[in-house]
Amino acid sequence: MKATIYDIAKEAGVSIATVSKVINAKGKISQEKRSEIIAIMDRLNYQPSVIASALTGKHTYTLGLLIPDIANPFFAEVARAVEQRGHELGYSVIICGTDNRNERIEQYISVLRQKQVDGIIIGTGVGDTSILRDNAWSIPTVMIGREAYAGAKAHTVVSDDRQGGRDAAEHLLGLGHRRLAVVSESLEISSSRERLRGFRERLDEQGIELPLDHVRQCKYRVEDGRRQARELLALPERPTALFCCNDLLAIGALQAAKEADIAIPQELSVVSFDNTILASVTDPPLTSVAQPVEKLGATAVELLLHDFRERQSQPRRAQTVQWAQPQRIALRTELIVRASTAAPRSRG
Amino acid sequence: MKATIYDIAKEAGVSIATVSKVINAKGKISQEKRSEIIAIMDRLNYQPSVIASALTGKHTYTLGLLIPDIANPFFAEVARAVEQRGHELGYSVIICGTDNRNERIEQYISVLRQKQVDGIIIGTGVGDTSILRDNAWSIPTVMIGREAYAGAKAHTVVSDDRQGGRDAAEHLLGLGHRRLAVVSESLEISSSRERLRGFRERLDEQGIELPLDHVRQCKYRVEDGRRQARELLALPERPTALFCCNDLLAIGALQAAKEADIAIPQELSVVSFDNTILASVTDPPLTSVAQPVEKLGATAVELLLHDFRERQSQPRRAQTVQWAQPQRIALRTELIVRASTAAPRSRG
DNA sequence: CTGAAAGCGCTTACAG
DNA sequence: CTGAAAGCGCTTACAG
Repeated sequence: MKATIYDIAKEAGVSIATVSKVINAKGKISQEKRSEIIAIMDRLNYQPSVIASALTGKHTYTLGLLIPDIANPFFAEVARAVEQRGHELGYSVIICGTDNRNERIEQYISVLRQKQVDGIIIGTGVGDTSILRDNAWSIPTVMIGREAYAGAKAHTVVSDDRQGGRDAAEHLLGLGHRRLAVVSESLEISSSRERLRGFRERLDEQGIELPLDHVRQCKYRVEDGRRQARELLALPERPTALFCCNDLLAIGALQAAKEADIAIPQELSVVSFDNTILASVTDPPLTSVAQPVEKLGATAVELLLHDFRERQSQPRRAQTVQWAQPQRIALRTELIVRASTAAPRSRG
Repeated sequence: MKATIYDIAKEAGVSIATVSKVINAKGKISQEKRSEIIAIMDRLNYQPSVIASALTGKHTYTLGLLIPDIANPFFAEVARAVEQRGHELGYSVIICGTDNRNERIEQYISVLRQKQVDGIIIGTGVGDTSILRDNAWSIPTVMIGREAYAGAKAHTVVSDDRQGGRDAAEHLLGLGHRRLAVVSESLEISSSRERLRGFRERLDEQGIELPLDHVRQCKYRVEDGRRQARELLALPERPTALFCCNDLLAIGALQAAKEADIAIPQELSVVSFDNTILASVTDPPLTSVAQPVEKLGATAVELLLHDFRERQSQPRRAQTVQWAQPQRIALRTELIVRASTAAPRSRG
């Protein structure tokens, strides 16, 4: 059987309290005893049970990560970043693929509660905000890539989507484009809204119009992007540039252009968002607004840890849990220019 | 404070044993009491603590998944499949990105042990097999996409890589190719070895030669594939078809061909392996041998669960844990034909 | 059908 | 510097 703290204590001729203290580097233990106990733990290949220690009210050293789809390259990268930083800081992460379905989100949050995770990172859309609002569970939470809902006691880490949208517009305007269109994921998602807002804002400043029917909303898949782009490219006054709110949609646009025999970037420029591995792999490779995924994930984890510390310093059985002031952090994006954008071909 | 089993018991005027029984649907409880207790649990929003119940020797309902890189599309898909099937069956999964580094693998396995996961799924290369061999931890384990090491008490679920290799060869031969080359990940990885073996086997049967210098080994990244392909394409008797052992390498090959101004598929055919989202997104889209990822993941989870059951039926404190007979399951691959392959252009 | 009691492997005041 | 004891929230024989 696996060695327990009792085995170690007996072997060392001390109490389990003493062993516990050396495990946690707490209290004062004579150097002599300490090293002896450590030697014994090594010899017996002792690993303290996280389960037992969690039951005593300590941490589980486990985080929950809710994302719509792990196989979506963007979220896969987010997951990697979170997992990596978590591991560095001693935390494991449980992944939860929600498919953006409310019932799944509820299930997962309930499971995470039962498993007493120390914190939750939410990168998924939450339609019914009440799930989060009545945060009766009081598990530290941070939203990643999405805005927290009004009243939610959660931190937020996002990319500066608005600035990203502005940069995309700036790039296209700089190349000389004037007839622009947008393919976006649902505008109910805060990040999409912000990207569009920034984009439009910059156009406005230049007095360039973005007609309503030049802004298309759809789901996030390649197929959706293709369909919308196809329609946009069939417009009488065909746009010379497309801003797609994520790489998947941009790929759809590339495909639609190919079908219609429209050369990229000569006849159509495409700017994308996210800069996942996909952007570098298409032909031509996509100019894309890069999100600082690495930093996004790391920051989310760090905000959570910060919360834990705040709480630890509070009386154990406090009636009301004091929350750290919810923070909101927006990280700079970066425009990566590749071959899908160029000056518009002068007509005539 | 969160409700505990004591709160429920008190409220219902019964013992905690009774409550425990209704939670676990064990023993006989009068219908009346049962519904009353359930009502109270609902009202108090009671969620049993997985931690506490795990400490009593039950399951943690958590699985560990070791993969080299979550952001690699293939492994992202594996992770999704595992997570999905796990969730259906009531298990959460902790992801561990090992980067194929032995020290990380050891760390992770140690953490998973401390957290008492019910099972481990290993999709990562394990250089030093001793980590697995002295499976002192005796956690049910299944290898996914990799062969178990001799003596390891682990199940195995793989794609039928050899047949996949054969199919790739068959396709190319059928199109009329005779000068073939291979870009593969390290042949120390069992799956790469098998793919190559199947490929070569089929060529042999047709009396077609595959010269040694036409088989290149490298890492798994796009950049690596590009470099190897570049060399192959510079060979005096340039091959008319390339078999790349994964999508990333194939993308590298596409890029190398483009650089060298070699048209695909007219002047060079490329067959890939894995059929991740990447294969459908390149230009031209890649003909690729699809692994049944969904099934792969689901099967891995199911093998694990099967193990749990076997064990449960054993006396609690048995000195030696009886293992279920290690199983090995190979799943059929499927060749997906896209636009990167065609008959070789007749020369002259 | 129901409950009292021991035990899972730890941590944490509290005494000494 | 060290230890006895209570407690974390459950489950499981065992008795009734």
